[in-house]
Amino acid sequence: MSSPGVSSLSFGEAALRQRRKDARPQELLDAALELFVEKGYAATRSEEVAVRAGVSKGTLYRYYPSKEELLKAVIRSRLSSQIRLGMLEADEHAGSSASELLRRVVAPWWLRVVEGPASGVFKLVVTEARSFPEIAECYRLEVVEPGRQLIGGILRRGIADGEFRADVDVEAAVHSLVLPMVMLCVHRHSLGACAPDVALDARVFVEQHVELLVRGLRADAAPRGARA
Amino acid sequence: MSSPGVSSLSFGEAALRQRRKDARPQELLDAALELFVEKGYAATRSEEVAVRAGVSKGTLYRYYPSKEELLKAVIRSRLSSQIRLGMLEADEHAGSSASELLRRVVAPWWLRVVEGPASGVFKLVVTEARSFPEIAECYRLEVVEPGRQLIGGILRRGIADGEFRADVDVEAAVHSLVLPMVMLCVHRHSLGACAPDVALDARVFVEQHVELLVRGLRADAAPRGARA
Amino acid sequence: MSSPGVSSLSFGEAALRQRRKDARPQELLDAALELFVEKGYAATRSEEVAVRAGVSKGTLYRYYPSKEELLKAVIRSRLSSQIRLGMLEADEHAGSSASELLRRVVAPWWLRVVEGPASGVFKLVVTEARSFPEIAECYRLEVVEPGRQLIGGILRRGIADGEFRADVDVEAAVHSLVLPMVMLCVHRHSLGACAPDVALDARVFVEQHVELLVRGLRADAAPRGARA
Amino acid sequence: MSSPGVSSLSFGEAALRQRRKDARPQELLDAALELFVEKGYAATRSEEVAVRAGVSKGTLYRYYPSKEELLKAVIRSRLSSQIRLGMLEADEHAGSSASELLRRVVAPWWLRVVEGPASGVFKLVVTEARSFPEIAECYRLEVVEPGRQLIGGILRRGIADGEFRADVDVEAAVHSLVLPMVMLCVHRHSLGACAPDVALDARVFVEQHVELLVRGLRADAAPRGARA
DNA sequence: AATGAATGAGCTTTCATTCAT
DNA sequence: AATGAATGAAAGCTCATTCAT
Repeated sequence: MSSPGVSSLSFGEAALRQRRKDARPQELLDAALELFVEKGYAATRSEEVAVRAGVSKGTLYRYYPSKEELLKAVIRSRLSSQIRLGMLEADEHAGSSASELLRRVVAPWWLRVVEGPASGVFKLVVTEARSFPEIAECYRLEVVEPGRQLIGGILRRGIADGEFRADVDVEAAVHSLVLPMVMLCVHRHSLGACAPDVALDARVFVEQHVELLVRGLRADAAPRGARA
Repeated sequence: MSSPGVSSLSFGEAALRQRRKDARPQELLDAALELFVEKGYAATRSEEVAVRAGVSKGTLYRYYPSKEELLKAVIRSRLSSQIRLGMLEADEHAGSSASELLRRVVAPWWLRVVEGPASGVFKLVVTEARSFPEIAECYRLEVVEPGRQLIGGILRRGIADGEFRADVDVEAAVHSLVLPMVMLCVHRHSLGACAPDVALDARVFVEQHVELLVRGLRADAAPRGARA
Repeated sequence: MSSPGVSSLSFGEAALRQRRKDARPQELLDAALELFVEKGYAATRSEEVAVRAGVSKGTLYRYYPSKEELLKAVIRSRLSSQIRLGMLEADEHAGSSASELLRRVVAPWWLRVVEGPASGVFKLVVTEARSFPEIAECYRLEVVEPGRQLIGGILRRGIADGEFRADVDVEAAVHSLVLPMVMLCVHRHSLGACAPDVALDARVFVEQHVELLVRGLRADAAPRGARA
Repeated sequence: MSSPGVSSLSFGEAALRQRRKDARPQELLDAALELFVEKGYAATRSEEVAVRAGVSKGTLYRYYPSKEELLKAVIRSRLSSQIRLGMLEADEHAGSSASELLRRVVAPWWLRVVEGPASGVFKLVVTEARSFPEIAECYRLEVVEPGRQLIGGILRRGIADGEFRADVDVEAAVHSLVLPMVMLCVHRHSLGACAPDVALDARVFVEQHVELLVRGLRADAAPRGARA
């Protein structure tokens, strides 16, 4: 079988095996993300991850030295990519008004995140950050800060342009925009997964939420307390 | 010590002991809530809960028959109370306009929840609901549905009164209001607990968020897309 | 209630209480015997014993210093009495032939034991002797040896009188008589308690068994191997 | 060690390991039988079983999912085999007289059982049947019923042939034959194991017991009560 | 004297990790 | 490189025993 000089696999099979082998780390990460999000990190057995990725327990340990390292790898691998994409898109629309940026760029980006596989990462970060400070730090660096910069920048430009009211607390407004989206991601993988939420359509919500905030921020809105 | 007619404990000591015994269940629930929120249910050892409540492992099991039942008791005991309070307050202000109700009742109620001990329950529900369907069901019944009714009712009245725009999707708007508050609760006990968020003041956020939404919902706001 | 000089109990109540108190040790032993026989010593919780005896856990320990001592007391208290009774009865029929003694004294005595509460002790001894050498020793001294003496003596007298064959191994014959009776006791509290044995009537069995043995032992029986 | 072409284990070592792995389940059953018989099921720690089988605690659970399943497996694995063997032997001597069958087949079979490792199973069944109804049922099906059929059949044929008295209660006579043998098995692992019974030789007992019963059953024996 | 809350040693079982094959 | 048997630390839970009331 392993006698020298004789390959037991045809060229095609060897290539396939090679391809599979190259894909292993990502397959393991995908399996781990699914399971960690579904059941929580502590309640997921490493063998389950291996089985879902189609390999054996031992093989998992060839790629990741421990369950904890696997978790960190899962988080890291998903965080960076998505964000940078959002930044690029925003740059492309640099000429638009702040309102338009929020409606045309930020809202669609969030909709894609909420409905895509990355949403699980938010739940995972929320549930495990406190036990693994490295995760919190990574998330802060890769997601929170860039996100603040981006959205905060848009809002500040809107204020500077006279489009938005000047008395707005920018930091708080950023959270008004972002927190519900994050919560939507988290929700999709906790309560939303138990009793599939009949009503809420993510597209409708995301669009209306941005719209409501834009209106609320607009300088031409009725002044605070008027007529109420 | 055991001479006839002489109690071996002063009256005060006996009373203290009795008080402590009566308080046990609640002390255990408090300790459990703290730890489950901090470290997650699966990663918390039952002995830790006992120790934090100042008793031994065995005593915990005198009051709750298993770790899982303890978890459910933690959730149940905290959910009902807070919500009913909110409903009552809303009833008291039944004559106010929708905007005023949101600003004067809903916002302060959420602020109290976010800054109080109940906020941990939201994180706990989010993290464990998927593994314990009973928790999800309980939360749905005790929190989600009443909340929807309450806030949804306020919004619908605002629309009926001509105070809010008629083209608003009420369900989505309820989420616009509620999700960030819930996320704030969750956040406080995940990332917020790791790196104490320098900037965000909960009071400022809650008040401004409600204000932005009220403005966005107002019928006298600039029409969608205007001037943008 | 406990004010000096005033008894809180009428004379009758005090007497009742006294009677109950005196009966406690026996009630505890009875409860323990039942439960140890039913579930085994190791699988019986001491609280179960207390509850079945109508007292609390703490009270049990006032009468017996440990579960093990309770077990030993259970065994000891039941062993001595029954045996001595058998010896006495045998003495009363000292004039009878060996066959008659076996039929008129030994068989009825065993029948009473098998059908009475003492049968449980045999199961208990069998199941626990190996873990508690003191029990084995006690049983040996109080039951095995006296029994051997008694039955062995009867058989030897039968042989000496020419009533029984001379080539009988007396020790083995004693066991032929006794072992099935003991097994009957044991059986009653193990398999017999699970699926109530439809068929076997203890009276019929005991009488026929003794009869078969007596016939087999008789000197006038056909010689070994004859005609077979 | 891992240089190409060099196995880190000699062929013999690999084979040994394989053999050991295949033998594990049986080794565990053997260890469990010994210990459960010695100390009782409840008083035996699963780790003890593992250690006696030469493996670790965890390994035991790879082969049997719980202590209770281990117990059932112990019982099941030992019961079936022995019985069927006896049936076969009996069939081979189908032409012999009932007396001869009892002397030549039944007695030797029991002697082998009493002196062999199967005897422990009887004690185990007796001690644990009541707590584990499945064991009782299994024993009934695999041992009691076939045994009754076999011995009962022999006795009935003896009666039909005029070899045995017609007024015998067959069911009771079966028990006269079988119960002492079972009790011998039980005894060997309870009292017999504490104080090695000086006197009783199993061979002598089994042979004489069958002989006494055969004589007692014989139609040519002195009639009941004669001369006594 | 009787109670039952409290304790903690000890048991069953699980699972991350290792390592011989 | 891949496997999965083996390990043993650790966790949930029980229960004999103690002791304040």
